[in-house]
Amino acid sequence: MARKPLTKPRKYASQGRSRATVDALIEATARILVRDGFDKASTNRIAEKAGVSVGSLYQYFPGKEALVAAVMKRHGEELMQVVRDALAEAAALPMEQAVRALVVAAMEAHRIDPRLHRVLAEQIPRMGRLENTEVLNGEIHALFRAWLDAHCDEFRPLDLGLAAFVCVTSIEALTHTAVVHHSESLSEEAFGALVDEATRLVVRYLQ
Amino acid sequence: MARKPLTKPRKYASQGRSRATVDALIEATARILVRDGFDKASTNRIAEKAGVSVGSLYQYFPGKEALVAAVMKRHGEELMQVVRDALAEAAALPMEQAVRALVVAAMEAHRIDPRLHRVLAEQIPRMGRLENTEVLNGEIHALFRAWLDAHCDEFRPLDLGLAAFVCVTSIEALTHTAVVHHSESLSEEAFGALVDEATRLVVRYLQ
Amino acid sequence: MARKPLTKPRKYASQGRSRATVDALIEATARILVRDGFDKASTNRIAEKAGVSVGSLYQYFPGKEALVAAVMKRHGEELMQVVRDALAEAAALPMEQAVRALVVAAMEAHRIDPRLHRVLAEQIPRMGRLENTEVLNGEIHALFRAWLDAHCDEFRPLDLGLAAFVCVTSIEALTHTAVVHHSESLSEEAFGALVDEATRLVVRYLQ
Amino acid sequence: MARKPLTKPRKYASQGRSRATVDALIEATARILVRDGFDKASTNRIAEKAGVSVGSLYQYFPGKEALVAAVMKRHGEELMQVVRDALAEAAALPMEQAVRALVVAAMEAHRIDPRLHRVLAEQIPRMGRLENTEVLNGEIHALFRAWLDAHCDEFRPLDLGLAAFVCVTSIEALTHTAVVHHSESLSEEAFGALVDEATRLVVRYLQ
DNA sequence: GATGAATGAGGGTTCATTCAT
DNA sequence: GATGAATGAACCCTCATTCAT
Repeated sequence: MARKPLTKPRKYASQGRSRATVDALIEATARILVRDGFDKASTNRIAEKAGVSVGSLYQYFPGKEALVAAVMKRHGEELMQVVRDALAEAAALPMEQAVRALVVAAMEAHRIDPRLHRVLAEQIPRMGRLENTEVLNGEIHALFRAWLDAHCDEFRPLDLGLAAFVCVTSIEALTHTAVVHHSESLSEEAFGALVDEATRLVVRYLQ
Repeated sequence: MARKPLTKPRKYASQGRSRATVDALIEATARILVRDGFDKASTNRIAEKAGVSVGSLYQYFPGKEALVAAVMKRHGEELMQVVRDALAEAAALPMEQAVRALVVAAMEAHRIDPRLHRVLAEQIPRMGRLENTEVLNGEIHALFRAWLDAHCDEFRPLDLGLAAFVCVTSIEALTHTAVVHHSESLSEEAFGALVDEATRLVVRYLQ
Repeated sequence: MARKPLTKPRKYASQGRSRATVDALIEATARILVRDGFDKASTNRIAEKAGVSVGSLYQYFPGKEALVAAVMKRHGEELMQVVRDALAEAAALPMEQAVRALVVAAMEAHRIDPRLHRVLAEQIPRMGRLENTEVLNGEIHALFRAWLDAHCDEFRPLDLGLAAFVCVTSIEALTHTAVVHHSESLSEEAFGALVDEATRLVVRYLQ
Repeated sequence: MARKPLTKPRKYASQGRSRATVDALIEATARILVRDGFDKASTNRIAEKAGVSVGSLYQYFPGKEALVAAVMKRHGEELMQVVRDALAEAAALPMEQAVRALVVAAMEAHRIDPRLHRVLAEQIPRMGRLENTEVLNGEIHALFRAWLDAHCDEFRPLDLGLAAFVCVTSIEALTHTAVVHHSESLSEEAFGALVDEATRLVVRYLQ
């Protein structure tokens, strides 16, 4: 029996007061993560910022990691919604436009909250197997792979798994790096140019 | 007045014993980082593993961060050597082979010490602007850009900076993800296939 | 003004539901005390195990100590019943058989619930003068003394108080140590032999 | 690998400064144990009373229990010295005087520091197998048994182990209860009378 | 230079108790 | 009466860093 692999909330509070407390805690965690980084996000500080006592924090979360996991989950769901929508639209578009739509979606997903995204991305590896993150990642690969499969007659012969890995990883890296590390130095046009290039990268790779 | 922007060794020890102490400390840090992760790497532990007293540690490094920075620097230099060599060779090769050589070099660079690479990669962001890392990153971009420039007549018209960003970021992401996150599940053949794909990705993008 | 000398139930609940709640709480406390020890017996845990809310717990008991005191009282009453019965019987027996009956009774009293007895015995001192315990102890001494008094013509001249102290303390210690600390390593025969020895100890002392 | 069964000092400090710190900590622990009881003896409080930082406490002891164990060890050694000396003397005395000497020794042992003895006695059971205590207890039984063995021709036929248990347990209980629980209400004469009675109890039992 | 004992702020966590609903 | 969310003082413990020797 592992001593503390707990990254799940203790209660799935759904009634008013509880729910508000939980939300305040998650929100506070996200804010502190953004403002001060993971290391400064102590349970006491989070509780204080949430306007709640430490005791309440521990009533709902078994520790700091669970809070960060909750933030990740929340953020991940927002991300996935963007990505899912984009892939749904992409189904009906001609290939190049479809790819472009995906790239744009990836960019938008990163732009939902770039600072938070960054901190979370950096902490994921340190948090001992976040199933949630892996699930999302897996879902993206699966969705993209399905899209490839549906359009495979438009491409050269592909190893779908490998191609999905190459495309998803590249798009992710390009949009992530641009948004997370160069947001301040890039103009809107530069982002536009990057979308063009990323699209070309993927399209030509698949052809 | 910044409280702790100190990430540089206190002395550029070059005489025998000092140098040995410094090396032992860096080595111990690297080993603990790999074995136990950043959080478990306390200065006392590092000093002990290095066979040195904490006091001595602080004689050569202003703090824990400086030690990690030193490890990063050392690792970064090894990385850069591989990359530099590859780019030097690439200069004389026909384009596709050149790109392949670069991809292989990136893979090799990540494989020098994947566990260490991973820990360092994860810690970089937490360590307030490591000039060193950014310099190396900058050098890679510059080198690649120079290579692009030298071969620009073989490509379509390119924005060199943007193209370098796209290529370097993609190659980095693909090799990093493969080596750091999937080393255990990928066969040699799979790595070979990935090299092929990454090469194709870049070559077709540039044409 | 003493801060927490409260070891008495808040209500002498006698109506059905209340009484059931109180009983459930005492029972839960006893069980947790036995299973997990005093330190793990938190009020929340007790309430939960009793199938009651913490709030209700505090409606009937002013605090944790009061619960333990209630358990002690309940256990003490069971003990005393055994002892009283034995002394009542002993009145009619010839001296040696009477002593033996008392020793056996002491043994049985300790065996009612040895694990609980042990935990309680260990906790008594930490609970600031439990009148109850002292009362019981006093009663035992008084009863025994009365018995001595009634049979004093069969003994050498005695300081009754002192003799009662010596006998009661010795019998208590022998049976307590045997049952509480050596139950697992002693056979039934060994217990029988111990009864013989304790009886001899007391009889010869009194003669 | 048990997580915290550590009741041993971390370092057997013997040089000046360290030794002084360790002593101060043990002394402070003993004093707090006496003044406030086990539950109030927090590591921070002990450190403070010892005029030392918590950090230092943890440099030498892995936790509160180790400190208490150290106090027990120190106290136990004092006790044993008294008991050993008495038994050594007793070897040369006629039986009744020998028993009396032992009873007196037991009394003196309890009187070394009755308040401390009491707290320790109460805490022993809660501290998960204190080898030290059991060893001492075992030594006392062994010594007494050896004495019985050496004088067995003066007694009725005995099961030596059982007889040692009966005698040691009784003497211990009588002296312990008298000293620890009734010190304030008993005069010197009363103690003298008790010694007489305890001696008689044991002597007549053995004859 | 080297040593390592000492420091103490600060982090994680629990639990007896209260009180609005 | 009953509930259980909320509280927060108090605990245990770690570790970067200093400084007398």
